[in-house]
Amino acid sequence: MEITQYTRDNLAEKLRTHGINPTHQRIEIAFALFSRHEHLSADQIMAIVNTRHSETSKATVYNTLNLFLEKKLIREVIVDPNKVFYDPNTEPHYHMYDLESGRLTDIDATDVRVTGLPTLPSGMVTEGMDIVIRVRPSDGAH
Amino acid sequence: MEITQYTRDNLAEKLRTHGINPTHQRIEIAFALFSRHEHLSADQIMAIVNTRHSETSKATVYNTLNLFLEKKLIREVIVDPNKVFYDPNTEPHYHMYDLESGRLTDIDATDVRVTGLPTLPSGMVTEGMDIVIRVRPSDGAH
DNA sequence: AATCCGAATTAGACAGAGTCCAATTCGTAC
DNA sequence: GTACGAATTGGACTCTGTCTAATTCGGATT
Repeated sequence: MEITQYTRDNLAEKLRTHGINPTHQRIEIAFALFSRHEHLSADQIMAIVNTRHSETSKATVYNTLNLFLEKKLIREVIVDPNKVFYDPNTEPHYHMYDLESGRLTDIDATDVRVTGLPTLPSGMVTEGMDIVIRVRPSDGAH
Repeated sequence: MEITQYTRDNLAEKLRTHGINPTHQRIEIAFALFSRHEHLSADQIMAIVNTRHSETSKATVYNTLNLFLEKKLIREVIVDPNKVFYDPNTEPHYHMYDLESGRLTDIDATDVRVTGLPTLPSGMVTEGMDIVIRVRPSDGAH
């Protein structure tokens, strides 16, 4: 975490360094994601952005999130069959997913070691490894 | 893999041992999944089942897959934002996902060791750990 | 073999996430 | 202030999956 306090100004700069033209909407969406250090879904992001100044359409939210993904500004986390979560943390890390509440929390990757994986088929390169630990409140009552 | 050759008869028995009433449709769906050792999506399963004898509705396919999941006859694999894959292999194992082709392959878990994971928050139990290695053909051209 | 009855199946309407497209608006350079 | 490409927009559309009320199935009973 290089930056401790995100402002719209330093986010605009961050977008530029990733080759993204920083428009109002893009800055607002980046601000929603980066100022909270949370995993948000597209509709949550749209809700947050639209309570602030500028109104932003659904199409723009999706366009922007896909652009951010493509430019590796954010990551997507696929754990829920219903929706994708967007993760402003691009440092190596894994996730713990609470099946009951749907809450997703980070697991720092620095201490984690995985051994015994097979070698990749030739002609293939790794894009990344995701680890998701699915948890549930132990109290059987649901 | 206890059974090498699946038949509709031994699948009916397998369903019974999992507490599932083996109806025609359920047997056909189980057969589609278990006779191929593949990861299939709901619509692929529906297509397979409906080229054979009995016609089966979309509702039944989803009802049945969710019943199989609940009774732990199969697993679901969530790697693609668009659809869930159903996995007839319930032995511990992980997955490799080819982002280009969408093909999903198993990684045997017996040799894999993961260390350095944090302890679970108290009051939480693990439902399982998923590891997905996302790969892509190394030839950058897509 | 006719009847009964709960369980299973069905068609089709519906819901929600995400995409697409053609029309408009924005913002920068001149 | 005009021009022009880039970004945004509303809304229709697609696709996966769920829901519901009505029907059908199949095993048990007689």
